Amino acid sequence: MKQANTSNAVKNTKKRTDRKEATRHRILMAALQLVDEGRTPGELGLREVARAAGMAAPSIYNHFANMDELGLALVDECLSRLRSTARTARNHMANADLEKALQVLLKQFLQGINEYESALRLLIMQWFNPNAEYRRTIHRELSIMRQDLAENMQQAASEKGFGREEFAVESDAIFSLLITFILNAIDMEKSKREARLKIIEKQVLMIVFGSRFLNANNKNTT
Amino acid sequence: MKQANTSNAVKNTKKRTDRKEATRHRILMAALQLVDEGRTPGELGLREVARAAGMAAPSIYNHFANMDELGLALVDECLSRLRSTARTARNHMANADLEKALQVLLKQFLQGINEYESALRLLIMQWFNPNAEYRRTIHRELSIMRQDLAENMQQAASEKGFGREEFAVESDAIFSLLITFILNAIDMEKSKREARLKIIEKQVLMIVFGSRFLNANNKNTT
DNA sequence: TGTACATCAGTGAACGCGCGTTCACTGATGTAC
DNA sequence: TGTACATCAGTGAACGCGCGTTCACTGATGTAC
Repeated sequence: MKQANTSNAVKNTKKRTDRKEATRHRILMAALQLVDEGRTPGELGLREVARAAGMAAPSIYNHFANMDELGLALVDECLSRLRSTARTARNHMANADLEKALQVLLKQFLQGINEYESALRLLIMQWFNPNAEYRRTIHRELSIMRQDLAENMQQAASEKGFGREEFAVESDAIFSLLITFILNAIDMEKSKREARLKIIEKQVLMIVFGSRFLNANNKNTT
Repeated sequence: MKQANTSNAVKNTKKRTDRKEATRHRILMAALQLVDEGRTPGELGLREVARAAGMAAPSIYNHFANMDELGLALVDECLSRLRSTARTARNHMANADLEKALQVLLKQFLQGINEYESALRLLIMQWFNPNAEYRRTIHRELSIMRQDLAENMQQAASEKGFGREEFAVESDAIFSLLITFILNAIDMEKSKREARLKIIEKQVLMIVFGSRFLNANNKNTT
């Protein structure tokens, strides 16, 4: 029965580590909840998080070596949420005519912002955390998202029969517009956001047409 | 001799308030110096600033009601520095052909960033300070700068014989590019900044040409 | 001008507070035989 | 299966620390007459 014993042992061990993992998750969720209720990431204290998670303060140390590790885990959590929604959104691209597609895309973008507002608030406020590790993590992720956007545009364009042009610069500009939109949106009533989005829409079009114009000109001169 | 006495009194009083003002300024300079040396605005403690300014900690309270007031005064100081350089830079606009003018302008922009790096670091890190007062102040100033840029472009364009088009949307887009450039530049070696600036240059051109294209199209359809 | 008084920038010592973290301990859960 | 032992998530109490701020006081500077 050694076999059975071992499998039992494995199963039981899994139960314990599972519970531990669940508790860790509960801590993170409690912290996010606090941010959602208006607390600032930098204001989150060990005890406050522990209380919100329904446990004694020192218990946190069974899951995170120190507060910075908790903070970084929170950032990771937020980033992965955004990542997953960004991934699903990309599939809706590349239909209909440009302006219509853009409208739909930006609308989804705004929905995403409204839905993940607290995650975004957290990321923005940690973007320039004194601890450089935060900055690096967020910076890295931003680069990835930037690149993703470029690839998506590249792909969408090639499906429509456009050539192998450089989309990096163009999509990078659009990305900048989206970033500043988010920065501005954070302290903005939701109704104002829609109006602001209309402006972004025009600006994206400017970039798209301007990019075509420049590319065409370059071809002529070379 | 009442006359003389009074004028003396005024003169002497002025001396005292002058010294006070000077001390206040010394405190702010000491704090900025610390930021320049790599400290984070949020890390600046009362005692640390006092020590750097060469005075006892409680003396600070003769000049600022509390730490937030000091922090906000620092933000104001940084903002007014940027404002004044932005004002002088604007006079150099509106010469030569577009692309040349843009190159010169962006070069100045980069110089400004390198020169006022610590002020920018401070402002960025306070942009999303938990205390909303900081956010409001910086937001307000950003709006003013945005509008300034729009007016400058408007003026430059009208001098070149362009019409009364809407420059708000276009300049707003350019402003967004500049903002994200600054955000990215903060954690970037100076050599990389120049390369990045080249990209911004192209992107600004995209916006300019794209804007012309859209405006022309609108005229045709209306 | 000289004197008596008021102002007030600056100080040293002390305050309470909440922070992150450590520690010895508990008790339920898992492991070995 | 039962028993003896090991692990380890969770706890209550306590730690030192540095923070912003208060307070009574000093002494130079300014004011009034």
